[in-house]
Amino acid sequence: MLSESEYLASYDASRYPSPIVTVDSVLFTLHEQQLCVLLVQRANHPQKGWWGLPGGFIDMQHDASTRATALRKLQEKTGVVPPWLEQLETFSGPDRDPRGWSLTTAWYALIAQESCRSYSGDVSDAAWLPVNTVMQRKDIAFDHQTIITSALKRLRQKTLYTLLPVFCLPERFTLTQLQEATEAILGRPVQRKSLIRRFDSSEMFEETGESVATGARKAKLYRRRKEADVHNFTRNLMPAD
Amino acid sequence: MLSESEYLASYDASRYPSPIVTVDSVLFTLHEQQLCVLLVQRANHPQKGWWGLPGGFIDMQHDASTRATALRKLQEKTGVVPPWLEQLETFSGPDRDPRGWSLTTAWYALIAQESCRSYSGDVSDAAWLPVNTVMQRKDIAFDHQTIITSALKRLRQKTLYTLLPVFCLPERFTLTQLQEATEAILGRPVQRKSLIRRFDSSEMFEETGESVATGARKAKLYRRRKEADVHNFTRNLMPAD
DNA sequence: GAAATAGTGTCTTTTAGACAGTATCGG
DNA sequence: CCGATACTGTCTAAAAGACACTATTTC
Repeated sequence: MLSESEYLASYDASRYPSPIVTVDSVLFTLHEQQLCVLLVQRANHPQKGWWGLPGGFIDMQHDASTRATALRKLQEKTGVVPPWLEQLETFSGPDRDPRGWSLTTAWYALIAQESCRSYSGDVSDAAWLPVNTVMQRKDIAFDHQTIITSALKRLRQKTLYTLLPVFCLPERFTLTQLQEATEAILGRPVQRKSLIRRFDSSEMFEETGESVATGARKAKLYRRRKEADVHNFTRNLMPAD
Repeated sequence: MLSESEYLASYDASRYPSPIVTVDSVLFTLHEQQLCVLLVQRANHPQKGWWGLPGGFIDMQHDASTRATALRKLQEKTGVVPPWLEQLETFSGPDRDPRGWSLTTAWYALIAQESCRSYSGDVSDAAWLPVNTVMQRKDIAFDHQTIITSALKRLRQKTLYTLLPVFCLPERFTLTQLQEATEAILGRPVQRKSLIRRFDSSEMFEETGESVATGARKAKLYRRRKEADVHNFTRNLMPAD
């Protein structure tokens, strides 16, 4: 009869067959009112040359969790850490990767286009593709189209009861920018008044004191309060579709 | 330069180190108005003798996904498939399992106590423990307490905008049973009227035509309509806490 | 002052909360 | 008919939708 410590001393994980484990992220941003996703042209087999989500294998020496893996991979591609990163879902099965039974823990993230513009320029293998064009393409690796669809669905759902779109905006932003981000994500107009009511009651933001001119009356600039958590509203915007 | 097929022919997943991958499920049921979780006394190392969630390794020969693994393991313990099973979250890290860097895709499920009573009796290593007592215990394996807490949070949140508690009820049930299930999950009373309004508007249910006496006026029995999807309401029950 | 964008006021609509009232059953 | 449980009616409250209105800016 082995003791726990004897058992652990003799345990060798590599003796057991294991699925191929990866971590992938769907990083969203806004590019001229268009919701875009970061995709990377695959440098290696399998599906070399096709577009895939930024991600890869867990570095068990350095990653404290799959969140760390996701952040590391995103930082490699964009140079910065996104202000919002949330676990999406784990996709698995024998056929989603030609190498065999595989499993990927997918995350989704939001970032301001400005935060990573400089960096993403010099990595020629990465590109921001508009979400709606991604769905038509035939050169998306593995089941990444499914993952993107799932991420978009989650982002849209969550946009109905949070102010998540702010994470697509620069540090200082106007209400109009928030409205535009929300509309780009949902794909339909929202009532500005409703947005403002939520904005005020969320207590997530503060005025910077500055304002910017965008052609006519100046708009106030706001920023996220550092301590503030994301507020969950108890009803959805626009229940009817 | 390898072609894709040459690459795949020479690829051997077992050469690469991989985390320990498991699938675990939090199966909820109601036992005399109490929300309970199925736990299994661990027969093997590590943490032999401690209580853990029903789960285990993926059988890559037979499981088409981690959902299949979860269902297989639940069926082993209860003899039936739960009417609700949804992916919760994937937990990972170097320290959650003493054998090394590990990852578990956690699911949560709901079932009627009646559906598995006969079976769970003969497996002496499995037990239904009331959720609130589980939190106090010191003999819960790995991070399973964290997983249960997360599942409970999700179940409660979802109970605010769906009628998920019906999946804890037998095939035919009364509105009072639904109310009691909802209250057991949320841990506070709900307005029966609000529940009935949602029940009717969800179009998820149909009358069986029967009714049962529980001491006074007979209550109508309902059942889930087979085709009906779970309805998502656009506002939460009881926003204030 | 006209045009344009920013922001407010306020009425309507929807749906939950509260709770009184009615219905149906066993005794 | 009494008590108990099941169910309904209906008023109130909270927050979103709609949209007219005012404010500020540039020209």
